Amino acid sequence: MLSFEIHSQDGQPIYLQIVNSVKKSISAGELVAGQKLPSVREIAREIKVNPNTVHKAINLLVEERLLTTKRGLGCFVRKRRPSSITERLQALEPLIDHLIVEAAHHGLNDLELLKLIGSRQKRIYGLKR
Amino acid sequence: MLSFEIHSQDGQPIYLQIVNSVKKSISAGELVAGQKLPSVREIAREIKVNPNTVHKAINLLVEERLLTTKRGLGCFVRKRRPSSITERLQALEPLIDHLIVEAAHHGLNDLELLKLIGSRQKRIYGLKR
Amino acid sequence: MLSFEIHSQDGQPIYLQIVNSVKKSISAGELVAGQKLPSVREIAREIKVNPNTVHKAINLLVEERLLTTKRGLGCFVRKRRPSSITERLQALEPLIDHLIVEAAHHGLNDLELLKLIGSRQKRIYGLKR
Amino acid sequence: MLSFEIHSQDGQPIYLQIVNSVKKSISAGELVAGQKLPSVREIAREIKVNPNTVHKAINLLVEERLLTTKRGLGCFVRKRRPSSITERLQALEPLIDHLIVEAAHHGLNDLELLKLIGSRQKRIYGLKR
DNA sequence: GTGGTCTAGACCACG
DNA sequence: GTGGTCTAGACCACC
Repeated sequence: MLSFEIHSQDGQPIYLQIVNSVKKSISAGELVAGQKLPSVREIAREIKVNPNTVHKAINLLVEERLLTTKRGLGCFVRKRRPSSITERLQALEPLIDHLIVEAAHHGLNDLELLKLIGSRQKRIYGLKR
Repeated sequence: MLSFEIHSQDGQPIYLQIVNSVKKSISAGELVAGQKLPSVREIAREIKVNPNTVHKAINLLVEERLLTTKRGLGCFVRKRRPSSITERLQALEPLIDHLIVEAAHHGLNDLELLKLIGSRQKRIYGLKR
Repeated sequence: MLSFEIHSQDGQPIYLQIVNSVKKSISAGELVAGQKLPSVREIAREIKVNPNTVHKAINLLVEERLLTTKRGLGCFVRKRRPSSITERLQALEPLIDHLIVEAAHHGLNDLELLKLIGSRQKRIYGLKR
Repeated sequence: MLSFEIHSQDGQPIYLQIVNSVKKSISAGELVAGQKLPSVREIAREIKVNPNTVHKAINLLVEERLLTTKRGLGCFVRKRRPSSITERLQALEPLIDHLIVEAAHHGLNDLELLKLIGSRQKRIYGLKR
């Protein structure tokens, strides 16, 4: 079952929270290739936001080639296109660097940060991996 | 010497890039307690942005108690106030979670992510630690 | 033999793809006046779309007077009614203008575009003309 | 001077007409790299559509890397990234094929189509080329 | 001032 | 029923 955690008071815009929520579900295996998502209106009703906001999120995911939409039918999860190593690094490095700086800035040393990340990994993916 | 890397086409607002740049310099030891920053106008000229933007960034850093301003003298780096564990976690968890999801989404498993972070830590702080 | 190439992920709606596919077959001489088309259900099965979609396409072709339907017998290709010069221009100019803009936008000059079109003409109609 | 020709009763959605209009202006040299576009609100006022509609068009152009937006400053034309030959063909062939079929279907032979295109090219770009 | 996000609600196109 | 387009209008973030 698909579930979205949306916090309307989060700084991060709602449509991005939806995007990340879907990404999370896909990488956690809750959504698999070919599977149909709930309709835009359904999602909007469930998380109590405007359908346009959901639509915007889905549009982004379509552009990122994670979903396809078929008019009159709905939205579907695409097969993952494996990303190249270069792409991965380009996408992740800014996040990592920012995190490292923030961590240092809060007084964590390198090892403590790694431990903290490890514990979050377990929390997110549980025993599945 | 202090240097700012500003990418006006980065999604991240310029004033936040300045904030992070200063934080990075502080945690890397390029800026130490008591040291004077260049003036707002100087910085603005150097990185070619509106002085208001620089001002906003510095204001934020003052509010975060990383800098103090002394009228007529300039802006100075404060001594670090160690943050509580709770504060650290609150600040870092969203970043970590987002990173984990993005990494999984690019096909990295947990260990690969940790390795990547480790290598960035070395790159940023070099042999200093 | 008649064949449809349908790409469900094409931006262009399926029913229009069917319409164009039939037009192409007619102007290429694969379908000639008086010839019977496969039934709606057959076509739908072959290209794996909803029969309603096929029906809509055929309706359009009937309205354009390219096909006629005979109750209980099926759908047949009509004799061509030559279109007036005005009609031709009205139909083609938007397509041409769009193509010219797109070509310029991809760095082709006028002559290169004409050459490219020439080569596609040969490719589509081969030596038949 | 920049001018948009928008026909609200055109089948083609307004936001795409705006997109094409901007592309046309760029490839015609009316808009050059670095130049600032009128603000979203200005354009909306001029062509009498909702600012959101203009915004959507500009968003698309940003994604296509033809424009960049700088918050608080406006939208600017980017330097053209020359497209590869493969990309050009991929982008143009569907348009060309469709045009050829439509032309044949209206009774134009290959040469007549080429002549018609030639005359439109002159009309669009005038004596500039 | 600029662009970006979000809402509410209408209407259309598609399958 | 589905998703797509467009409007009107509010509010926010940025420079």
